[in-house]
Amino acid sequence: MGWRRVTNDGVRNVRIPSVTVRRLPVYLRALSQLRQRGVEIVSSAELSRYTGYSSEQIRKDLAYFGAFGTRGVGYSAELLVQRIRCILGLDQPIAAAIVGAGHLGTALARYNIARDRDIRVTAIFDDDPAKIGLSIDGVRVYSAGEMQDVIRSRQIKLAIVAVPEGAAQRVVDELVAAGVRAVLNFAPVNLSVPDDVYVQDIDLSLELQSLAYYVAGAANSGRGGRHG
Amino acid sequence: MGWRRVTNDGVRNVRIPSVTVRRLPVYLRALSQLRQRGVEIVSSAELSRYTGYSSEQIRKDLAYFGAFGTRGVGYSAELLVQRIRCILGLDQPIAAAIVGAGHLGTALARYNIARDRDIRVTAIFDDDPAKIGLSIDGVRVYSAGEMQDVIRSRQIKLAIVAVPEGAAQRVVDELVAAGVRAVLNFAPVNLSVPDDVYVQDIDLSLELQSLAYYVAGAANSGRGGRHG
DNA sequence: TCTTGTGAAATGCTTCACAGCA
DNA sequence: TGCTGTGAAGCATTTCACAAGA
Repeated sequence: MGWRRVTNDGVRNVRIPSVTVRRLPVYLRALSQLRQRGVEIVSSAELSRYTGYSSEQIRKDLAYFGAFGTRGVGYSAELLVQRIRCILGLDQPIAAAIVGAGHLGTALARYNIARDRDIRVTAIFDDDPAKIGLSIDGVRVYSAGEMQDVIRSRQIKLAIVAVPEGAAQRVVDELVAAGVRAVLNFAPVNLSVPDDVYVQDIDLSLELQSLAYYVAGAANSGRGGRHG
Repeated sequence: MGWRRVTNDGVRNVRIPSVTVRRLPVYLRALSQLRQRGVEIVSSAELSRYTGYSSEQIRKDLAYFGAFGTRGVGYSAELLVQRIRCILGLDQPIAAAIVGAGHLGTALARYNIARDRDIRVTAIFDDDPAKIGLSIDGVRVYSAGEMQDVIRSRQIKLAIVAVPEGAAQRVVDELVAAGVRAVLNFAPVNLSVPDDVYVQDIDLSLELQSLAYYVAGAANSGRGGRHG
């Protein structure tokens, strides 16, 4: 499925499976926990325990970007964090926008702002006049009409779409026109975007419905539940 | 990765890829849209247009459960909806619980209740005394102490975990002890559960961080953004 | 001796290509 | 003729097994 050439950090020139990219933040979190406990050198076996991924897989994922471990010893936790943050582009702050200040959009704003230091939500957009001008945890809600200007002037490249399904495609078209490159989409629709824009869908209804399958088939040989 | 034997609806006795299970709700949604437009017979090509999946893939997914199309014609939309709903266990109502009545839990409660007829949230749990006894869109918030009793007595098998990371493992242990079989987990931790319990993680920080990769690598040959 | 890094094998999933049937 | 259903082929990803090296 998804691939991407590594040119970013110049280590190699191979294509990276998208599944690997999706695991990198998991490693980052495990490393941060380990470092808080004073760990400085970490093995792939230790990371495996923290993440649930196999040690071989972890080594293979990391090796895509170069050899930054020491044989017989392990990885420097600090170096590894630096490298992964660099690979993901988290070494410089990223501005994001949320479109839709309903229940979900508001919850996401508060949630994100509390958690993420690297990715900051700096603007929220909504078309409800009653909400425009409000501040959600210090971030201002702008009108839909201001969206393109604000996105462009702040060079926001990452957007979270939490609008009703009927509005989503129009919103995404505007976002893309204003320069957004990656979208986290909560609207239950199949958005169409240019090839060079990346959309990650999170569809809560679909997730719940597929879980129903596993509820019903209780007697079966299902996999234990890690990282579905 | 994940497999599951079909015994549910008795059509066959093959193992179903978990990716197929995750696509079934997408087909359901497309079918519902098509039926609203008066479509009664639908081809895999038409479903492909609505879902973004290839027609071969759709045919293969459906064929896992038996042959319910007609060669040269297509699938009966009504029959297909019935069959998929049955396969997923959505032919009878499913009671779900939300644990955690913070911003996210509350947003999920309102979101779910608005959207999903088959899967109904019938209880919310929280340990904040100020919230206990409240009603969120008509669903009562119970204390953490009542959780196991309520889950057991209502035979709730599906739970949504939206508690802080420090509480998540304890909550899940309790849920599993009370009979929950499938969990949608929003807490940023690697939960451990018995093999016969299914956990689907949705981790907003991780999603955002992996999106950062695609924002940075803007000049590259990324895949177009469907169904990442 | 220990753990990384990595070809090779195995597995899982998708796409191809076409037989089968209305 | 047209569209489903399905083996076979082709990819993508994971796991195995072990050489390399501190």
